Amino acid sequence: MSSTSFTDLLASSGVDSYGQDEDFRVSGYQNDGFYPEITGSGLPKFKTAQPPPLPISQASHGFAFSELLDSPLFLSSSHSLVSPTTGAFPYQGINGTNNHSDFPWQLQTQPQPPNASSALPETYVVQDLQKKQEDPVPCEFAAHGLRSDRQVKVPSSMVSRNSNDGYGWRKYGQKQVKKSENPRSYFKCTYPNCVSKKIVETASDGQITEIIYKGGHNHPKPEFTKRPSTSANARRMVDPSSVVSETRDQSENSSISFDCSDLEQKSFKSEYGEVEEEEEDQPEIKRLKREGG
DNA sequence: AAGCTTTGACCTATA
DNA sequence: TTATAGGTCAAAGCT
Repeated sequence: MSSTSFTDLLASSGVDSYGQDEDFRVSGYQNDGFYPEITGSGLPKFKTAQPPPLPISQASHGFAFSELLDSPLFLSSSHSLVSPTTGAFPYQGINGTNNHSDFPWQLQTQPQPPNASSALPETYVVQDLQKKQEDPVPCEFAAHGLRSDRQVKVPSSMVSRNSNDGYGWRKYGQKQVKKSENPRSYFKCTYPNCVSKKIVETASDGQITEIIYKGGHNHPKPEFTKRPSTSANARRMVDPSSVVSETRDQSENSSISFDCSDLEQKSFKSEYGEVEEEEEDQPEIKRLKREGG
């Protein structure tokens, strides 16, 4: 394993950019191993679970966290060339094969009818192997760049509100489905003429248990997501409080996991271009950043 | 006032 | 044909 960055690996897959109808599913982090607790503040507090053996973790020395965060797997990219919502998830391996065994998720391309055209939705299922892991993971392992829990477990407020994947999402429905005990929330991309949708399944405690992306965006990721028009919306769209709270929670649990939150903050800031004013309200972030860097 | 979430009803696909 | 489940619509209320 070289020191190839995760993003490089992803980008090397050579998949197309936006414009393809695809379904992309991120599932996992349910009852087993990794399941967030609700803190006293009502915000999720993440437990860690032992990730599967990850050869890619060897690359942690040359691993760029920012690149990792920019990877689509983090769902929080602002610069990534690929994104689950662009339908460009690099499920192919470096050699063009499905080497997703190297990744902390199992990717399954749901069978399509032989006559299915490229315009038909294709569903990618990404399952977090942590579901199969029950032993806790040392935080330092996670801090080595493959915090798959972090990757998929974007703060629920970010995911369910605006997804923090660079696109604007509007919730248009919620349904309690039989095959899952958790309700599903249905989101549409707010970009004009974009038919991209995503389904977010949340547990009763508000934790996201599954994200399904349906359809690709027919537009590039906006340089700046539509800025909230009201302060109330600003709080909802950006909602740094949840991030910060989570940061605090993690910093309480582990000084290493804090790094992840810090990067998440950075990524989050770049996502929205600027959140200084929010940061003003969260001196904790600055303090932690100074300590961390 | 605009845009969002909520939520029950409705539509559609499937067995 | 009917029942069921999943997905979407749209009115109402909220921020």
